Amino acid sequence: MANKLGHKKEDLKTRLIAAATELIQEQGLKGLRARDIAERAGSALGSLYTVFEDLDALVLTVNSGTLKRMETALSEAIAEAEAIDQIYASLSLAYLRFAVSNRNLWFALFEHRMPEGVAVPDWHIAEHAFLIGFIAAPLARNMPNASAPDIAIRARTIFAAIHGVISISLENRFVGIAPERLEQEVETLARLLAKNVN
Amino acid sequence: MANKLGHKKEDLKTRLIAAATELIQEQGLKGLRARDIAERAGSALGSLYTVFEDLDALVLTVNSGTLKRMETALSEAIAEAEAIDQIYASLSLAYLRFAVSNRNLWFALFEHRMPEGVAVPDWHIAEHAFLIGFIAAPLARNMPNASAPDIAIRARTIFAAIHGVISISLENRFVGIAPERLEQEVETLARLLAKNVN
DNA sequence: TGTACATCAGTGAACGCGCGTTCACTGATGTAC
DNA sequence: TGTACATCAGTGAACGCGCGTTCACTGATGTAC
Repeated sequence: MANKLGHKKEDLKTRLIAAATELIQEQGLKGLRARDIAERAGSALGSLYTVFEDLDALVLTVNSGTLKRMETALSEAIAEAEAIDQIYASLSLAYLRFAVSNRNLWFALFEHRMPEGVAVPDWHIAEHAFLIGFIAAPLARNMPNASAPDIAIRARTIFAAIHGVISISLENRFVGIAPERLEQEVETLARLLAKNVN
Repeated sequence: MANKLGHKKEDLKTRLIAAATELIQEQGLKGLRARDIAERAGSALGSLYTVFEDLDALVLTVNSGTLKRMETALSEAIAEAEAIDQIYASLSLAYLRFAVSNRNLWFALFEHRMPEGVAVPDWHIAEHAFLIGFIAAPLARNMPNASAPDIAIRARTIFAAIHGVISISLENRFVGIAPERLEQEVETLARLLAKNVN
């Protein structure tokens, strides 16, 4: 019996990634343990280290998957060419909804730190670029005279503002507000940010 | 020799708080160790536990101090009664400057989590209220017909947007931008948020 | 002023536990003949 | 088809380390006489 827990004979790596993804979403990144991942994947503890360099490498892989799913969700939200305020409203709401329904995986994107002195690999940093890209594209259309760095900076500010509103709510650090009200605040802010383009 | 390292005979508690504050600011909350705090305070490891329940209690005390200093910095920034856009610009820049020059202490305010299942004490949650209060006060003046909860929610959104822009920069998660440019972005956003009051 | 004893703030070596990582081993699968 | 051997993915008990917390002890200070 190779598959001791009766799992399908999916490749070990796939099973480990799936197990880690589920555990992060269920319990948060902070409580993630190599033992639990191996158990859920139906493999021995040591097998994790035959596939990944270490636990951090597995977490980076999970985060890559989350970013890919987020990119899909956002790109679907703005399928048609629209006015910038509508694009920002749609993007922001899609981002909010993705964050709400993938709460702990979304947190893991921002919580995870490499160990002291180890840099996040470039390929993983590059995976975040689409977030700024989605915002910069309509900006560039509306501000044809702005330089590329100026557009990138402004897009970054817009992303950070929306992200800030969403994360302060999902963190429950301050008093919570109703989900519909949060959507309303986010959409209002998105439209305000779009309006200021000039 | 009670004071084995020649430190002044300040009260043990004061020395422990000062040591923890310095260590957090120098090395970040994540690397904070009870041993290092005791060593810097010139006391034995065990003495920490004669003054504080546990390490988390000491961290909460440090965070209280940081919040008090932040409150002072912000209230000084808006000493005179001014128009709301000027108030928001001044508040935001003061917040940014405080965050920059107290980087790791400021991060600790948001990074620190109590252990699984232990709630942050109410007295400490209440200490954050001034942040929203500073923003809500001019809002209430400009929106006399808005309900108190509506004002609180809007103030929270405004705080979160500014906070988001600042924290994304100080985290270095995305490509960094020049300090003056960051000030400019923050001020522009603050004025935009003030303009939308109606 | 001096002696004996009590108190208790402060001490620090040792405990206990969690958990990432290792590595000598195993047993399933493949290869040679 | 059958036997002997080689390979190596996967195993899991054990290692190692970090570090918060404890607790039996100590020595400085206070009190009584």
